Amino acid sequence: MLGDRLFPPGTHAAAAPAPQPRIRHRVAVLVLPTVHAFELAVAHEVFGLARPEVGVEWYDFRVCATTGEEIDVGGFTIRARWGLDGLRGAGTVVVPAASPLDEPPAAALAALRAAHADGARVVSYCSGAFALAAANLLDGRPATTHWMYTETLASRYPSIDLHPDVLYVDDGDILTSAGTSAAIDVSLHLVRRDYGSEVANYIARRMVVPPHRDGGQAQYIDRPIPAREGDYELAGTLDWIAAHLGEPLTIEQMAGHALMSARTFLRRFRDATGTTPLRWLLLQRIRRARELLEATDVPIERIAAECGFGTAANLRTHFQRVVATTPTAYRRAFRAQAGPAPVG
DNA sequence: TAATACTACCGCCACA
DNA sequence: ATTGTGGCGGTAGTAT
Repeated sequence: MLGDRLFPPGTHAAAAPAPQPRIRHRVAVLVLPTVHAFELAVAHEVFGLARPEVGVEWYDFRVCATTGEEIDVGGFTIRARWGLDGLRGAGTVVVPAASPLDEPPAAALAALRAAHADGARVVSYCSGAFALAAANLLDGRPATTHWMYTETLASRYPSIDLHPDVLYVDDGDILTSAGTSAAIDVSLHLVRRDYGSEVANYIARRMVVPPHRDGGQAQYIDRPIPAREGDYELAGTLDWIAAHLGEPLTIEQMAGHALMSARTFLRRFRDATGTTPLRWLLLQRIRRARELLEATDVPIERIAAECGFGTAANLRTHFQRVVATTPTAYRRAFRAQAGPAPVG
């Protein structure tokens, strides 16, 4: 079931330090005839570029199409090096956006189903969700897509549990994402699942993507920072909060820093981030805890204190709820997968 | 595990 | 008239 995944799906992260075959994790992109160039490029940027400086064995990246012919993407053409057989052995199959009007070729849908049955996790960007739905991979599953397409997708495939308001949905072996930038977010989310926060943050920095954008919840990631004006007003305060995670923070203090009343701060915070201060703060603290668990041998007790949880019991409660495992199991599973932490 | 005390959140509304 | 603010109080959530 795990195939050659380097890291098991989110909710099962605690289980299965199963013996891993030493195959490079293969990411195959399924290029449909009406593929959108940008999303295809996102997959290439995150998974396809050589990253020797990261110091881990990077992905084996393949671009696979139903045809060996040139595909016109508007002003220029692409030709995939692989056919559908390139999906074989993939740990991850990415389906970038394509026109939702065209039914994908039957062969492509069959290849998608086969890959999934073979244990690959399947990821869609934007309208790529239509291909997953057409392959019956989304039946009864939580999923999302670009907001322009949610109604169409819902009416065409009523059994999908659609979540229009999230950046992306991680349902373990099926991941779907919303608009263009969410494709980047879900991709970095996968990198973190595979290689840990440090590597994912590094890639994000290289791509100059804001670091706030991955939430870190096991199942649903609400939009942490949408691109809306007004972001900048709170940005300074968000940074300040992130820099003081270890201290107990109240709404009054945060509002004070933002020079607002608590009531207004609450409202503005929700407008800007789509969530509440405490929830956001909690996710930042969990994120910091994960980094420390992955990269250091600092005892749980001290991680709890440094991340603002106070006691280890408190950290465990929240960690369990958000990451769906215990801190110790997380550290153990991560070390088993990733080997000793890099120095620095 | 239960009880307690505290805080966050948000609808409502008066007011700028 | 429209829009944003912030105090109040009930409920839900969190900490010990």
